[in-house]
Order: sequence, then C-alpha cells, then structure tokens
Amino acid sequence: MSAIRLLVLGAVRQHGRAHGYQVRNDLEYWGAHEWSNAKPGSIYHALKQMAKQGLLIEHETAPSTAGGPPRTEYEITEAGTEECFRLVREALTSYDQKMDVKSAAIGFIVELPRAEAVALLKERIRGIEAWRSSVTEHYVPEDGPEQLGHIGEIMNLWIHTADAEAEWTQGLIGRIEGGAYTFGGEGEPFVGVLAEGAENPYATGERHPGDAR
Amino acid sequence: MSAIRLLVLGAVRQHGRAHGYQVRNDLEYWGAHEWSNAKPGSIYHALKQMAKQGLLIEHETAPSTAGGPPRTEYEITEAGTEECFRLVREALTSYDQKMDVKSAAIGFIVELPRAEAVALLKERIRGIEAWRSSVTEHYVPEDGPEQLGHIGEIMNLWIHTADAEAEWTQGLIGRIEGGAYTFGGEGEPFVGVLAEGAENPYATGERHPGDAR
DNA sequence: GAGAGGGTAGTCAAGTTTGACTACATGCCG
DNA sequence: CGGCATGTAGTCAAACTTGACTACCCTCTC
Repeated sequence: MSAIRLLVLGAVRQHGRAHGYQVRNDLEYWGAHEWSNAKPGSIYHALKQMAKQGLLIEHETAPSTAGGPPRTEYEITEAGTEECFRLVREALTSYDQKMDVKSAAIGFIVELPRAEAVALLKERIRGIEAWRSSVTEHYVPEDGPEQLGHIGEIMNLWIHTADAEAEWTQGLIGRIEGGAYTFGGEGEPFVGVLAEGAENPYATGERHPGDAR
Repeated sequence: MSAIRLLVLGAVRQHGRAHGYQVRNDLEYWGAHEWSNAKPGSIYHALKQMAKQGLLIEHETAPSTAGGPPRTEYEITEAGTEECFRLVREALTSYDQKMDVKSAAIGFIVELPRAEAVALLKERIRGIEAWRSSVTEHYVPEDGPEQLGHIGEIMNLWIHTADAEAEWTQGLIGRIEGGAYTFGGEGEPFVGVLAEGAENPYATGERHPGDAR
C-alpha cells in the first residue's frame, strides 16, 4: 500500500470537494512532501486514478480567479469515503514499517471513534509481536544465531525496530485512552486543512540536513 | 535510492559473474523478497539497466542444462564494483528510514574494512542526530507543541524511531569495535551465496503473519 | 508600460515496479 | 506411455513515480 492514495483521498475528504492544487497545498502544509512521495505528478495521477475507480467524481470548473489553467474539482463519493476509512484502518493495524503510511494514518486517526482507534492500535501491537516472534523463530538456525554471521545483525535491527515501535504504539494508546485529542463524533474536530487563501507557514523550501535523497 | 540496485549489484559481485535467476535465488536466500522489492521483474530490469550503464557486462550463454530459456550472464565491471561500494557507503551513512536499504547495506557491510564501517556508522549517528534536532526545531511552533494537536504524534513517532535507530547503530558499532565478524581484508570472508545446486532452506513459501501486503 | 518575479494549476515523457504470464525440460506416478 | 507437477529462466503490459516543463495571470518595479 502506498501512502499517496490515503493522503490524497483523506485530503479531499476533509474538504468534501477539492481540486488538485488544493490537495497539493494541504499535503505540503502537513510536510508530506518531506516524508512521502507526494509530488505533483503522483497527486494528479492518484486523483485521476481514483476518479476512474469511482472513489471520486470529477467536476470541470471555470478557470480560477487567480490565473492559471482551468482546474478540475474532485468530490468524494460514498465508496471513496469507505475506502478512505478502510485505508486508515489498514494502515493503523498492519505492521509494515513504512514511515509514510504510518505518518499518514496518524494524521487521519482522529477521524475514527476513539474506542476504535485504541482497538486498532492494540491490534497493531499484536501484529508487531506476532511478526517479531516469527522472525526470531524462523530465521534463527538450530545451531545458534552465530551461524548467520553478520547477517544476524539484520534480524537484530528488525527486532530492535519492532520493539521500538511497539513501545511507541503503547505510549500512543496510553495518551489516547487518557483523553488526549478530539476524535470522531466528539464535537469540534481538529481541522488540518488550509483555509481558502491562507498562507502556508510550512511551504516548500529548506530541506533538513540528512534528508533522504 | 532504491534497494534493488544495491542488492542486485552486490549479489553479482559476490559471484563475480551470475545470471538473473542466480541473483534471484540469492536474494530469496537472504529473505530479501520479504523485506524489499526484489521481484523477478525488478531484478531483471535492474540487471539490464546496469548493463546499459556499464556497471555490468552481458554475456549470452548456452541454454542451461536444467531446462528453461537460454540465460544471460552478467559480469561485474570495474565501474560496477566502485558503484557497489559507493552504494553501500551511502546506505550506511545516510539516515533515510527505509528498512530495505538499511538491511541490504548491513548485508554487505563486511565487504568494507572494519575501520571504515565504524566510521560510516558514526557518521550515520551524526546524521540521525542532525535530523532529529532539525525536526524538533522546525516543526514545533512557538506557542508550544499542543498547537499541533494529534499531528504532533507524527513528530513524536519520528523522534522515537530516530532514537531507537541511533541506539541500535551504537550497539552495532560496539560489537564491530569489539571484534565481531570478519571484515574486508581480514582473511576468510563470510560467503552469503548459494553454492551451485545447493538447496535453499529459506525458499519462498510461508509469509509471516502481519506481513506488509 | 515592459518585463521580471512569483503564484496557480496542471501535463508529460522517461523511468521504475508489479505480478501475472510464457516456454521449456525433467521427474514421477499410475 | 500420458499427463501432471515442479523447477528453471525470463518476458510483458499495466500501473505507478519522478521531476522537469508549460501556460496563464497578477503585482511590483524601473
């Protein structure tokens, strides 16, 4: 699962109806261009793709007031909303160690009811633990781990990473159960979109030192 | 940087000369089909691509003794060897939180001299720390992290992950400095390839529960 | 008032990845 | 002996990603 579908679908959903550039701006606002493949081409591609699949409806609209080519608005459908939730749930539940998917999922976690979020995260921990023990069992030869040589360090890395993530997930569960944040159906939601015309404090610009690529 | 080039180039290098199916088998032996995009199409594509770029030389050979289409052998060139080392060094040094690249790099780390491996890993830790502080500085608004709402959890995850990785890297440095494993130029190397005709104990088959995809 | 600069909105070709598919040979079973 | 499974080696179209590019309009400055 690539993060782009989730990000784009989620962004459109928060507006109800949005054009590509708006999505692109939201994602930039979230810093997504730094930690995911949210580049113009991918975003427009994903929009068209999901329109073709019936998750979004295309609306041609008049040229924008602010210059540039005519823009296309996308409206989310019933199926799109379902898919969006399905993607969030899947991303939260399954352990696949991809930062971009995880980050996107956390971004949308508050759309779910609080109890479900906790349940999914607990499921995630179970998944991590299952994965962990299957690695230790499956990849350690009978005659001791030394047989693996330095390759054992790869397993070591995986275990270390899995443990760190389980720990973090546990912490998040604690905070959510402790009442942090505002979840789906709990009144005034946290809105993570840019108002029409607002300036973007995190606009494209400097990269962090040590950035990938 | 995608892991596939490093994996394929490294696999060919360990044989000196290998055909696609052999590479494919080695990668499976390493479990790479589980944690990277090492699928047939990608492997053959990478081989052709790198041949075109002068990192490998293509040799047409007679049909195999064991049936199937005629196979193409690839021999690594001088430039290919250099590129291989460059990729390992880059993957070890730069913090980009991609499991597949990291895992591949560890697989080949022993090709380097021990002192260089340690130096690169220390560089990696510096990179992680730089990235960490740039995240904390850049993404925390002046009026306190609460402003971010649940989005702050994304930063939290990143920090947690970065810390875990720094810790693991530190541990690895310790083990290497303590004399573990056999590094480049230290005599009998660890050979991670399948002998011609050997059976593969880790052949494709069961997936781990909770696997991505 | 010409033109530089910047924001808006999106396209495109080239490259990469995916996963299903082909084609051939051997071994085995009844 | 027919046929089916298995192993070997690789191809292919479709989907996705990349990043540079177009085209338009507004504002500011000289």
